[in-house]
Amino acid sequence: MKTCEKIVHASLELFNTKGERRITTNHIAAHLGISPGNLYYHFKNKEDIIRSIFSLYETHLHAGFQPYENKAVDVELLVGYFDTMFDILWRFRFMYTNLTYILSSDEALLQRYLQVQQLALDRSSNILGQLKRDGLLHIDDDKVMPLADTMRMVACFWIGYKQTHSSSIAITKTCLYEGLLRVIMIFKAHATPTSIATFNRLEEHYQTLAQPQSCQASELSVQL
Amino acid sequence: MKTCEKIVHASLELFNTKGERRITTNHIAAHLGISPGNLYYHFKNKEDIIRSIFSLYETHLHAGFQPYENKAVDVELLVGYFDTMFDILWRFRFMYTNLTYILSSDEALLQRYLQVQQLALDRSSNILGQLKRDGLLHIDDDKVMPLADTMRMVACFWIGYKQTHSSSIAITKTCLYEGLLRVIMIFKAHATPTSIATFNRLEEHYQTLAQPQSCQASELSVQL
Amino acid sequence: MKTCEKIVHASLELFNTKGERRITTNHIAAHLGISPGNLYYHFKNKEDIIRSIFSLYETHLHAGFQPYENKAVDVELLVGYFDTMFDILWRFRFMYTNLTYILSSDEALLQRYLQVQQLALDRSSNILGQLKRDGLLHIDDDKVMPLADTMRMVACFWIGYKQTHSSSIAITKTCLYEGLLRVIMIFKAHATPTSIATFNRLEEHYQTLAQPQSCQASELSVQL
Amino acid sequence: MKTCEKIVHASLELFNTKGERRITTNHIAAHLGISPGNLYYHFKNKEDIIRSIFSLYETHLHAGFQPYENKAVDVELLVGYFDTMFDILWRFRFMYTNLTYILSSDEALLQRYLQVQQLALDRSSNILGQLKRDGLLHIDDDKVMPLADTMRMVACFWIGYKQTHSSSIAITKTCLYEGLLRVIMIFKAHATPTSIATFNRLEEHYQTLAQPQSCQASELSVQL
DNA sequence: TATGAATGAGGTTTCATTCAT
DNA sequence: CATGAATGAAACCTCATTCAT
Repeated sequence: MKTCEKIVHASLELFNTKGERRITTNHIAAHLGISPGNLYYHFKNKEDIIRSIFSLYETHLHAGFQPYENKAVDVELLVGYFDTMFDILWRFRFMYTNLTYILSSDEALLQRYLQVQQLALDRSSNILGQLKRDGLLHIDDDKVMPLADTMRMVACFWIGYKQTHSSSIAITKTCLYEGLLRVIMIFKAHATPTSIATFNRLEEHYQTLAQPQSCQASELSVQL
Repeated sequence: MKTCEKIVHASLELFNTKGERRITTNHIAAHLGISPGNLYYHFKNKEDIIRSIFSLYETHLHAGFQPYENKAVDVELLVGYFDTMFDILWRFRFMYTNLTYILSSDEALLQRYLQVQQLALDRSSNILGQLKRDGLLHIDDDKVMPLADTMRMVACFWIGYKQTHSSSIAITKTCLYEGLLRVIMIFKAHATPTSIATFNRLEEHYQTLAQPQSCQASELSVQL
Repeated sequence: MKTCEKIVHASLELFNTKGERRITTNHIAAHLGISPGNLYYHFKNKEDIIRSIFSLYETHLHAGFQPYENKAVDVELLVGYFDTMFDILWRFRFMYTNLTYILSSDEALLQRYLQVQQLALDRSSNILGQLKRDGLLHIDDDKVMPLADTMRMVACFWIGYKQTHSSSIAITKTCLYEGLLRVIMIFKAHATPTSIATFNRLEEHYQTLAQPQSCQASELSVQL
Repeated sequence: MKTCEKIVHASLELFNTKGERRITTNHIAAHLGISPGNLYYHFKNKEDIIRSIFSLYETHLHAGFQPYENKAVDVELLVGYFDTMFDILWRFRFMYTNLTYILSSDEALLQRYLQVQQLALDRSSNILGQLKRDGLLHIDDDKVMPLADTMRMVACFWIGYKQTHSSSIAITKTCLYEGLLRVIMIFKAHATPTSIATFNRLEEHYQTLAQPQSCQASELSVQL
């Protein structure tokens, strides 16, 4: 791996485990066994490293959330959607730990964040819209986007929220699954008699995963 | 006003408008035209100032959320509840801008936060429970607390969320009302045929306030 | 007691138990429940307080070491001499903990110290001289004063020396008695066959007192 | 010379001439014409610098006090012993100026000091023991170690003692030789008729060196 | 590419002392 | 006599960043 990539990955790793605030550029260099000068040869500054991590984040988002327009929206698609969400939340959890903090110090990054989030919002709005059209979601037309947005908001801030509940820094996968269950709960409140069973299955699926012991199961394919 | 109080209020003001991170003890002292030594005469350190602000916060919370046990839960009570919430979110918006960040550096503060939030959660759970018993809320028994918790979470993190949407640091009252509307939306999804009209009135009330021009109306008494 | 005296005594107490370095003028004021301003009304500065303590020290020295010229030098006189020494070392132990440090920051104090020490040296030299003339001390004439000086030096620096042996701040009376025994040991090396028994009795006397349990016995009158 | 070493040597120099208390990290940096940040790049803090100086001290001690077990204890050995003592007292005189003060703020340093002093005490006790067995020292068995300890104590605190005698901070080599003479005096009080001549020669040797004009002679080899 | 010493601005904090009341 | 808030110099330390090699 190139030094450049090594820096990005080591930074992500350190940020995720120790928190972005506590990690200085010197820490990163020391962790990799390279000199601070070398780090600054590859990156203009710390912000620049975070931007590179953000590029990685964008790549994951785009790869994970392919357009669904042509597919039918069924449980498997939703599970796929939530699994991708989980994966990204987990991989970049340091960002979600303190989104406001990280974005507030870099205007350019904020713009990129807004763009990528708009995309995600559009896609999830589309899915909700389709569910509504299929009679699977009971909701006013003008509330589709707000619902999608609320679900996104809960997903994005769940990690930060959980961190206001204990002094330990560690974020567990279990804690992330609890967040997904909350998103599903908001979602399910709009279920129709036709779709309630589907929502229940979705919920049960993540309830199983939210058990501490099933952390390792998160990569397994899902059989509903 | 005593210097001690001046420091607390100036700090709150500066934190709210410039962000807690950017304000150092030197800034606060300079802003008040006092020496850094004087500031440290009144407060052990910056943390100590924040703790004093937090005491103010606790006072407001306790004053605002009196027990509701003996009263009937009607729209006015809910409006009162949401108005208090709004007031506190507004007054201490710097905290809500970056709850995770602020609490993560002071274990004692975190404990106080947890305690006060537990109280708030208990009270709102009680209200939701009563609404359910009165046939005004359609929800499983074991979902009452999660719903209350979700509503609280959205309320608490809405400011941070909004800050990931624009580069300006300023938080407007309008933006806060949008947050309340989202909380109400989550709430309303569990309305029964009996209560839907009530929820709608509640929603409309805050929709009016959420218009930018009605910012100044936030202090007016509410006539439903 | 006048505030002025209260300050002197509280300072001495605090210096002895906590160490002069760790005690600020504000500590002293707080300990007495008076304001720092009041303290500075009575004393120009911290140095001034120390000088007042030093006056107390001088008083004790003069009271304790009356001229011995007309008396015979016997064991009781020596015991009286060492007891006074012990008493003063104990009362003003904070000074002896760090003599160099305290005197190096106040030239005037140093001069007073030199004067009072010269007096003490003269008196003890006289005693040693008399012992020599009485055939109780085997020593060259030109070594009388150096011997007296060495004994004084060991007595004065014993406390500081003991403090380089453990991290605890507390100085015990036992530890002081050990110091006296060392002084006696240097002394006794010059005993003559005539006087050796006397020296042994002197030594035994303080060996008894150096037992930890006999701390309280230090005030008892001595029966040889 | 590396910056790291420069800092250690400049600090030792400044401490010796101006006193450790008066020298801050900023002073050291300014003296070397480097930035405070650079100093902190090489050393964690002032304590860390002192610890490095202490390592130098340990090196000197170990190099200077080789085990004497196989050699006969004669005047030359004793002179070598005292010369090494002199050299170390001189090089690290800032430490001896205020041993108590310096050791009291760093527990780890105190431990290292105790260890190295124990070693020194053991070696000098051995020498005294051998002298006694050879009939050159008149002393009780149980007083051998106390004597060695007293000699060490006088040597270690002599500098501090001398500083309570004059306001100038400067310590001269002459003053150190006076200290050695005092140590020898304590030592010599236990001479036997066999050894008295040897002790006298030892004393005369250092009496010559203690003449102010012979300061420069300290490096000359000694011919008895 | 890479090193690692060096920078320097800026933050936190302490404390002897002053001063208006 | 007494208060206690206020001062300000100076200490300590951090860290993103630069620069000569």
